[in-house]
Amino acid sequence: MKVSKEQAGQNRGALLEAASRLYCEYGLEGIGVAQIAREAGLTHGSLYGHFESKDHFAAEACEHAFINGLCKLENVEPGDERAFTAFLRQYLSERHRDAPSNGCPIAALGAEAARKDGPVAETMTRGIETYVKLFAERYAAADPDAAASANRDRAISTLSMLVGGLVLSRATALANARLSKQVLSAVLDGIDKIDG
Amino acid sequence: MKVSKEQAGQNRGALLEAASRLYCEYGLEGIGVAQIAREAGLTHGSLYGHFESKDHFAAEACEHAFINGLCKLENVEPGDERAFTAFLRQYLSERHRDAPSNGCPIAALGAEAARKDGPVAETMTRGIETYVKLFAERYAAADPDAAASANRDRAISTLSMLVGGLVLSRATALANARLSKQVLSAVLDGIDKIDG
DNA sequence: TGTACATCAGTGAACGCGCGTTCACTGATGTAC
DNA sequence: TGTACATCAGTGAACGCGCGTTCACTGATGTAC
Repeated sequence: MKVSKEQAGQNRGALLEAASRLYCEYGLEGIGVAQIAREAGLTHGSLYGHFESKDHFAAEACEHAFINGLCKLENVEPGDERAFTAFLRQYLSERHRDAPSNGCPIAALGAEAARKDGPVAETMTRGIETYVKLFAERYAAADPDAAASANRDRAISTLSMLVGGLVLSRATALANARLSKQVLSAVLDGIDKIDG
Repeated sequence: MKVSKEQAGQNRGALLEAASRLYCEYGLEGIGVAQIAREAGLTHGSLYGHFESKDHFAAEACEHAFINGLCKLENVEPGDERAFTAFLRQYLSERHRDAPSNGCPIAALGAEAARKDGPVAETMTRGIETYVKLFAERYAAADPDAAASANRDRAISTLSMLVGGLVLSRATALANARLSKQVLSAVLDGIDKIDG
């Protein structure tokens, strides 16, 4: 049955919300549209009224995950060392490692997105660009004399360590808990060293 | 029909060979056992004579991918700076980025393996441990006075940057070729900075 | 404000398809005599 | 060395299942009068 425009908008949002969580937790190929719709309190048929295809839906869900993840970071004023450090600690925490559903979509879905060539890959690329830019701005504010390209390179190195570290920590969490924790702390120290 | 024991062994090897390539290229959930068996010149039924289940098969395929990938690295004598640098350059090359099927299984499958809890996760963990140890040994040989824990931490940081950098570079390759290349060079520079 | 009705968001059965896995069968291998 | 036959690696049809997608239908919304 038809629902109000407001309700329809909320339903659309609920679909994206559920999808961004479930995709980050189970992977783009690890969960189906029917289960996502059920989680959002709808049936799978309704999904195709809001989105063109699973791929377009997944791309928007991915964007949703980026926006959620960046909420934490966007509040970080460029040059606010304390808040930036807090973000790094949060990123490399056991909490983030154990809750991919609310976490960074690059670490959760980056490798899978790299195998796609549609809207998901584009959204992932834009998300990565955003992170790099935010990091570089922060470096620029901390050291106004540094070259822009050097800041960008540092931003890329830092983001690579964060993403790689989280992937390694998650991959080893079950079979070698000690190594998994060590990855988190070693990478945090490693970034401190680059960032001075 | 029955085949000779030697032929059966070769068939088993061909299955693992095909699987390690196809899994790294398409992901653990992106390719089916039937296609893998076909690529190896067999039918899917024969697979269950050699392996207990898809998960056990995937784990052995993953191990195969590690062994292949490590061939390049194991020849690196601890302390041989030139060979180690060559390995880093190879890891962060466009060639490696564009050919995941013959490449590092951590970058290709790490995030997916982190969602599993069976033999695949265990094999991935052991592979990561091996990389960390090899890197740490190399640091120990280069600077005999350095503390073992510091070497291990550096090894973890370096591996995180490699894996994260490759994931970022692959994820951005299609939609932003310039950024994708920049990731490779920035991470290579970043590692040079840590490694002094 | 009240009524009649067109609109359209959501439903759920149905589609073809590929998945992992099983198993009766085939026929070459390799052993026993 | 030659023959008879048990073994067993590989085959391919069949299984139930979940996937993404479609579409005739439902019935509340919201508009026109």
